[in-house]
Amino acid sequence: MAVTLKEVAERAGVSRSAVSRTFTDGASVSAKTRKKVESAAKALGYQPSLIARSLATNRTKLIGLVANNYQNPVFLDVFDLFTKELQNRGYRPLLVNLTDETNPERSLGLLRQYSVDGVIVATSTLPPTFATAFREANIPVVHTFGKFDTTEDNHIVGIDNFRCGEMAAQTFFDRGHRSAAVLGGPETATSTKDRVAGFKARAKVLNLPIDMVRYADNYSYDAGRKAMAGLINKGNFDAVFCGDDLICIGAMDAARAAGLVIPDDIGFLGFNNMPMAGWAAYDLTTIEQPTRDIIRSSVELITALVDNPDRSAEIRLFPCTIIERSTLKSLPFNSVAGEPV
Amino acid sequence: MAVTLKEVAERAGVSRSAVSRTFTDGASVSAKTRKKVESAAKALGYQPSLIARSLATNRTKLIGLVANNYQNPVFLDVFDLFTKELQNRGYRPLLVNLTDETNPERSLGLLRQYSVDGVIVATSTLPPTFATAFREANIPVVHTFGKFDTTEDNHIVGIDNFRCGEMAAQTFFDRGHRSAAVLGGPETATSTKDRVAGFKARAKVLNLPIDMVRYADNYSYDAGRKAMAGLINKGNFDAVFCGDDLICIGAMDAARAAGLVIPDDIGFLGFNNMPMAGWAAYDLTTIEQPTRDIIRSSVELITALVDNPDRSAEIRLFPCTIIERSTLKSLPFNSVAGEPV
DNA sequence: CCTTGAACCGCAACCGGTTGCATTTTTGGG
DNA sequence: CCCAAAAATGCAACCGGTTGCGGTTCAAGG
Repeated sequence: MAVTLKEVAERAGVSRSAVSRTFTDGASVSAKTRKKVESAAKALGYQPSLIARSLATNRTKLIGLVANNYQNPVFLDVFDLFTKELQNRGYRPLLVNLTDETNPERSLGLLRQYSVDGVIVATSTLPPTFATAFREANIPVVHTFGKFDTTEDNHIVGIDNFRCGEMAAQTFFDRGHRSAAVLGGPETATSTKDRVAGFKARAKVLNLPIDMVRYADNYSYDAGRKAMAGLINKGNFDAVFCGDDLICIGAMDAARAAGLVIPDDIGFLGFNNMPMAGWAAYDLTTIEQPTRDIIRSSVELITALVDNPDRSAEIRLFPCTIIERSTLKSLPFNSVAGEPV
Repeated sequence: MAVTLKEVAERAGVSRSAVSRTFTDGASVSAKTRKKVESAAKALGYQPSLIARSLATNRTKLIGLVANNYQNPVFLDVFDLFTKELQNRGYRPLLVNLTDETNPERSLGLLRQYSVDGVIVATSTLPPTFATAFREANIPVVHTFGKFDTTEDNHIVGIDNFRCGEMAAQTFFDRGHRSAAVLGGPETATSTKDRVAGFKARAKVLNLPIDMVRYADNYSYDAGRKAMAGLINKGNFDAVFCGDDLICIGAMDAARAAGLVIPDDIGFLGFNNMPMAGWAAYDLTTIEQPTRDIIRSSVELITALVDNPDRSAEIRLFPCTIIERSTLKSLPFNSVAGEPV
């Protein structure tokens, strides 16, 4: 059906090798035959088959992208950028949807069948086991949004969640909130654990009491709303640190439904700075992680690893920043951000 | 690196063909050799290479998924379901991100290189040219969310946008709104054109004046907000039909910022029924298209086409429904929905 | 014009599977 | 127990490329 090397070779009156070489750069072909081949190829509409090529070269130019959270709006950015960046570098993404799966075997199998050149595991809710499984199968892998863990030999690109938790506690304190609740994402996610740990650590230093720690079942409006409904009137706190903007927005609606005024009765701090956080009805103060930079860096790293699989495990951490909006009390004008008042 | 057929064959003491046959179903192998092969394969951790297989069978089990709107939340559902459904049927999705591209050549090239078995073009903002290009290259293709057009020979799965436009006008009328504006999605999208046309047609029948038609640049909150800001006080209308929930939510915020009360001063009707439409702060009445069914159907169709490429062009249309919330005036209790009062 | 080295080219083997065909083995009926 | 048909097996060619190697062509220098 499709035009092959052989047909082009015949039409151009050269050997198959010659055709192959004009299509692989760095190979030695004279200007004359190159021209002959190219015009023959054009005439026939020839395009080399990457499948066949990869059989010979052992390179598929395919990068596996495994994710398990297809419902979270931040993943729009993730998919958009991953595909674009890979495309720009001559790679193509092969998606694996791991929603509701817990063991690495299946995804490993799926991707090995296609001999992907590398894998990006993009999630904060999967254990390092996944990345490790790929590594042990000799497939280069980077764990994006993963827990950085100097005991595992995996490449990690993401943020310091512990640090973000600290930042949240400090921010509450600076803004004059005096007791806090945490409404984390799924309890098993490493990102949740680290943020909560960081929050607690800094809160202790600041003498900021933490009245409640709850976990939402997943990153969703409904989960946040429900969890918050269960928190109201159950404790004594004037600010909530949420695991995610969606959860936070749900929580805000629960608070409002209970007649609470934001931020005077209760403050909210989200995470991720999704577009919705900026919507007028919520105007959510939130912590932003530089998703786009993280992804660009991940793609850069995985492609580098494909060419040089033996690089030693690298951890790339990006800074998070507070996006000031209106769901926390405003800074007293004579205090300094970051310094206890 | 990876274990090959040959090694398994040697260890099992059989021919390569025997091994191949135990891994292709429907082939004739005795129970005895099958057992030998299977245990050898297990011992070595063998997995057939789909790349090599596809070279011989001319089937890659890869389906291209081309999309150009990675910023729209409905695409979370799209990606989630496409990947899952394909996975379940033994196919794998190869993504192409067409954001900012307008001609089909590049995506065709990208996917032909990998000899995908079929392609799903999932967008309402690309012309039929794309689907046609694939068809002419003899690659089975279904255009999901595409314009149904009986003059083109493409397979289409989606909705009747004209009908949806009519439904919107009828709904406005039924709810007692007496003059309307349209705030469509991108003007060039076929879906926009059809909905506007349907809306106008039905409005004419009902004698519902349409005071304004505007188009947002893209499906986003900001675009909706800006467009709406430009509409306020410029005309005389008491309800707005938006091209998308995001646009609509942006428009609502613009209206509220101008001091208008929803739905008494102005009503809003969205499109898509995204999760955010249900958020308490917006509680948006909207038209839902059965995205999940559309996608399931698309996957089913494309896989059927792979096995039988000569099926004649099929158009599969799904019904849309109004999701009642609170952004339109409520139905007078003695009138009947769908019937002019 | 001859020599020499570099650039170019084609042959043939190979990547890891599949499959038609001929051959061998098995099965079952008489 | 024999024989024919059916089932299982192996051989070898093929899918569409790449690439090491040896031979040929070419340009430059003597």
